[in-house]
Amino acid sequence: MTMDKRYNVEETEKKWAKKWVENKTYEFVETKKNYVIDSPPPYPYVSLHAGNFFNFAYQDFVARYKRLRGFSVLHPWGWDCHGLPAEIFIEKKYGKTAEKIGIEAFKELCEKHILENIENIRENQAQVIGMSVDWSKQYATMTDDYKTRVQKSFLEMVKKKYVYRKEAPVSWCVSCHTAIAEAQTDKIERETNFYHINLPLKNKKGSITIATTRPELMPSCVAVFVNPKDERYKEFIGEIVKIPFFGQEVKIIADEKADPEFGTGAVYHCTFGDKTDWEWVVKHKLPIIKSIEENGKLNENTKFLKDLTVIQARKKIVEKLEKEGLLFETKKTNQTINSCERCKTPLEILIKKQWFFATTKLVKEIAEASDKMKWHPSFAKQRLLDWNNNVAWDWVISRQRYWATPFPVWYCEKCDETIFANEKELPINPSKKIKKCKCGKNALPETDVMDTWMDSSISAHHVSQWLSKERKNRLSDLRSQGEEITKTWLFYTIARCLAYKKKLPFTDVLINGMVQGTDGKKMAKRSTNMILPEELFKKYSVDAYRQWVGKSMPGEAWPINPSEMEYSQKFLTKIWNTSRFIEQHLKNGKPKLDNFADKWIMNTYHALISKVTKHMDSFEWGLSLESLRNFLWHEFADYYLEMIKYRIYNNTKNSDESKKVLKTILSGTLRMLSPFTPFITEEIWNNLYNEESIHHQKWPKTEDSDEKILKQGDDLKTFISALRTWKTNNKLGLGKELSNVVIYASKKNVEHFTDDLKGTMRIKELTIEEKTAGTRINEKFGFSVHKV
RNA sequence: GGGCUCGUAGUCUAGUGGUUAUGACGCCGCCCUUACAAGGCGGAGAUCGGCGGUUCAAUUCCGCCCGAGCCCACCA
Repeated sequence: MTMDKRYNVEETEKKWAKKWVENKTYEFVETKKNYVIDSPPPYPYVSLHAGNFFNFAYQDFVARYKRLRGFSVLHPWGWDCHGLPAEIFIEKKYGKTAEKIGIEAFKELCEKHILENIENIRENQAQVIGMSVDWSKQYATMTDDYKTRVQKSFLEMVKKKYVYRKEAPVSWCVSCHTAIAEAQTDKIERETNFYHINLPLKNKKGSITIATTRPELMPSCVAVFVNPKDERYKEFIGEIVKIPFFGQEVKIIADEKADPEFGTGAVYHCTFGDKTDWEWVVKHKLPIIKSIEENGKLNENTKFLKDLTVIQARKKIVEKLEKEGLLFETKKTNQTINSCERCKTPLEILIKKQWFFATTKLVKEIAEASDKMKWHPSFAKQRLLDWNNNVAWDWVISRQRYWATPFPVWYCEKCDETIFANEKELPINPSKKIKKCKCGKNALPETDVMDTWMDSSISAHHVSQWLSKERKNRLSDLRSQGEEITKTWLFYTIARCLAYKKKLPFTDVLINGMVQGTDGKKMAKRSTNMILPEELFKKYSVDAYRQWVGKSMPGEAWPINPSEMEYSQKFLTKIWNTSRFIEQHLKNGKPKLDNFADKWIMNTYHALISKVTKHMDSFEWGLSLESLRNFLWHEFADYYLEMIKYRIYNNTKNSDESKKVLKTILSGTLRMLSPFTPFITEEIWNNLYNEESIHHQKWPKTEDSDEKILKQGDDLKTFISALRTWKTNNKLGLGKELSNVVIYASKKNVEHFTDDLKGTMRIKELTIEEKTAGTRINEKFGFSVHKV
């Protein structure tokens, strides 16, 4: 087959994306040398975003590289189906909620939508970018086998006491009606009123002025705190305050955490304003007075505020305080509050019975595990450790929602006994099965469901099922993910696998940075810097997009760069044309290296293999791709091809050897490029070598390169460059013949390449003189053109 | 406020304790040389963020400062 004059990008990329799937090119066949990738299962209810594609390219670089290095690569694909974001999406799209149409009907709707969308995303997005995935190893977290695995691990961890249920403060979204994990909270900054309120002392005259943004929590006040070093309040410590309207008598307590600089320096402590409040409850053994209910309204403890929302209650109590003359001052202040990541409603802290995963118990183990892993880049580890060391509360794993994996649990309506499902019953929806307690009474199903991260944090365990035997110390080899989910997916996975299996989930962690817009800011859906990857595939090509990703380094923020993609696109043309040239001069066999140019380029090529191999092994994409491109374009094409044309066109001495060199180097370079640009390399391979897929070939072997020859090659290039400059300055075409040229150099430095220089620069007669004269090039060399 | 990363021609970027600091885009000039004008060749363009320190020698190592990005904490 003769290669077309132009590379038809669109057609070729479409063709191979389809063929690879049809031919099962990336099928996993287990051998002794397996490489397992724990890849991030994307959300299948919406289209993939720029961050997904960036990460996909990262995984795929590794998968393809390891395959060439002789590993059987298990590169599966998962879909992370459950969760609140999915519910919100479905509610909006179909205008139906679980409350309106019933939980089961709503779940069916979710499942139907997701099934349809999975097909769509796989064909139109995932396969388009050429993921080298074994599509028979596809999993979805909503299927029975996955849910079984999640429930089984839950039961196991209950046994091992890593999972427990207790009353504890949780961040609660009154709008989504669910507890929210720390990781799923958002900060919003807003201006609010800072109320300075006088609280009268019980046993003394006078009052203490506290500052609060939450006056409506006054019915829940159980203490007042001041800093022990605060001179203003020294005499108040130990005094009793009588709370207006509600009548509690609370103590004034000294605690370091009360900041003298903030507000009035005196804080009234309520159930619950913030995290410090919980610490104080525990430390000072304070009572709890609930005042806010799940729906966000105040309860009977709040007397005249009952049934009001937080906002309404605040207004009412402020009015009352003003009337009674207890409101000392109202100031504006800027405040950052925790809000629900999805609906932005400010979160309340409530006391609830929830299921918890004991992440705080695992802090040490997680740190030790992270020491056993190789981190790319190394600073990514610090991010995880920072988070690990700062986790204050255990992970709340229950959600008061619907579309998620159910807890396989019932509670006795009488004796409060917890009843767990048998392993054989899994997966189970407790609402669909009646259980009896051993006391004979009925048991009620748990209606809470699991946090979605409970599903995805055992992905490493799930993918390990495709190995005939689970490995001893680790479940998979590589985790490739974005830095933004360090504190969730990465942290939870390590914690879960340690708690459940006492195994490392993986040994290598590859972190990709954030995709930025052309403005250097994080690319966000709602921001104007948003560019869809699909637009880039269309405007440039997938291979160009993948090169843009390939130019990045692990952990680095990476801005969309159109000029980089244009360059990448041109590089594809360069590969294509270089290959077309070689196609005309194909010659098989191992070259015999008599000619200097041949020796030089082969040595350069060997140095390249070593360099690229080293970089690929440490996932340094940018350096690998850079070296490959520079070699192919600026050494191989710009110099070597020009150096040998005179021989292969005239069929002179050694021309066949050069042709063998051409084929050898192109073949190896294509293979090394194939992880980055799988489409064009496959197409050329198919045209030129007509063998099996390039993606089933072997990575080129590293061989020693001779430093001396590389240096001599530089000298030859120096002469070529100098003569090119001379021709340009004298307005001569580069093809113009020069009849007589003298070069000044010591003979031993140049004699090995004079034939190459003559041929490349079309010099008829070339003489060497030891004495430096004529146009000086550098310390060693000079030249003069005597006759054109 | 804390942590991490980064700062190299107009723009993006490689790299290094020691010759003339890499490559690309853009700009200028020459050339349709039988792979390629989506190209080739050549040229101009950088006090390597600033200030100190270590050193015979710093763009490179250290400290401080300034600027950018991301993450965390910003509370009553």
